[in-house]
Amino acid sequence: MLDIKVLRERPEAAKAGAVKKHMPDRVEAVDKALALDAELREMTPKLDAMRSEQKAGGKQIGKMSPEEREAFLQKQKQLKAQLQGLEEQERQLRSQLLEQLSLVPNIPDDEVPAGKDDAENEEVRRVGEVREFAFEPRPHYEIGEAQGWLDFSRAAEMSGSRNYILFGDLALLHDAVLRYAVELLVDRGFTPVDPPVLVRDAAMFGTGFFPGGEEQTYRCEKDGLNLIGTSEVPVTSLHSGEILGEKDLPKKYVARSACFRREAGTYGKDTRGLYRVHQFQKVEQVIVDVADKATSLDHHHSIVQNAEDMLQAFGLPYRVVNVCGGDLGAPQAMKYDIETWMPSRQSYGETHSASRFYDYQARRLNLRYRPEKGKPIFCHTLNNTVAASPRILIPLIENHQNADGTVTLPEALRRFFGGREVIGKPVF
RNA sequence: GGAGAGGUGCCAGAGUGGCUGAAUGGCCCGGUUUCGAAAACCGGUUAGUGCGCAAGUGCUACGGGGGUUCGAAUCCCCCCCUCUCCGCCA
Repeated sequence: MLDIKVLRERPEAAKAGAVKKHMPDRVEAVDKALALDAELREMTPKLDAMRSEQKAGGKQIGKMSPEEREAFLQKQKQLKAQLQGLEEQERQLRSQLLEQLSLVPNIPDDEVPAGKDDAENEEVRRVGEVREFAFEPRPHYEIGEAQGWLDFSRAAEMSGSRNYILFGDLALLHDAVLRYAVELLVDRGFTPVDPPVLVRDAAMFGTGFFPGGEEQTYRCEKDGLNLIGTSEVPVTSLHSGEILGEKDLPKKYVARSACFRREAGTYGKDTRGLYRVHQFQKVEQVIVDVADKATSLDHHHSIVQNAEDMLQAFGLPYRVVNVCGGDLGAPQAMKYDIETWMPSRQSYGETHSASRFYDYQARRLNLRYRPEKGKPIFCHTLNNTVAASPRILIPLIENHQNADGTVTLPEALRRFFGGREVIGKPVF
């Protein structure tokens, strides 16, 4: 959520932000919020004065003679009736204001490129050589099924489309990657977290997924709980409502959790293989930071670097893109995606997503810290994927496949396999 | 799932209709004292928001939301959370 002061001072910037994000329906929320705000600001002093009068009157009443009191009570009752009406109005205005204000997207930074969708994301850098195969490389699902590592048909039978079952060495690889990711971040001073995967609406709202992301979310209506699509939700919400000490910041967390996404509206998109699935495991890095833009930028780059270091350790070619306005979510101010080379797609596919929010989430979460001197202020928040699996298994299998269908493990992962260098049997 | 207890400021903990934005103690900050320190003593110390150059001052908030009342931390209703006992269970 933006500070209402930002809307008052720079309404055009807020509207331009919504336009840049290709959210035309949210542009009007700016004007609506401002109108409600103006109405509230006009009525508040009047209300305050009335309440003040009523309170003062109430205090005198005990000292009055019975006759005086009778007349006075009549007056107070009138005042009260007026007040009740106005207070009801005030309540409505406040909740409407909150509703509109929470629809206003975060303002994208100037460095965010213009564009409609991911096709217009801007490449920042490319790292690693794309391998030239001496044979025709196979897609991961062909290798996986031939090896007995992957079963989509039984998964579909049990759980519907976009589900999968991992077996054997691929199940081990899945776990190895996640463990590697956690260990890497713990080494770098991040606190490991195993968070809830079921959360209340408040956490979804606070991190900016609601309103807007309801269709993407599995919901347990009976309990009013939502299955998280990323542990960003519970981990960023961890200190919601708190006032942290400045010396406790930044808080750096690395969480591993299951993630669930309905993938509504993606019928026919990425239907084969492990790319787009309803359930996956993800290791996520989250930083709760001081409210300083330079620090935010700095930490943003460092969490991108963490992910890059892992990809390099896995010997995977990738590129970093600066996500364009239209591909940015409402809460983000700027986002880098990392896309890893996937031979079966003949392209780089998104494997990581690193966002910075400034205080947009913190404001919704009421997440503050007390600076050395002065009033509490809203924190900045940041997050990035470290590893999302099984998606990351696609480049791992496909880039490191051999002609006979076996897969050579990158050095960094061999320790999880008792030193083995290759997984799978010759199947082709 | 059943029964009960409770949620007050940074922390502990009073407060059961007006004099309480909130006793008392602790933490922290400033000062007095001291060669210095500790102790002691004095003072300050919740957040949000409006007005004001400022000093200051109005309003709101005692888990959240409604209600009763001239007046609510205190009474009523709904929700959330914590704890105890019983039952069930990974």
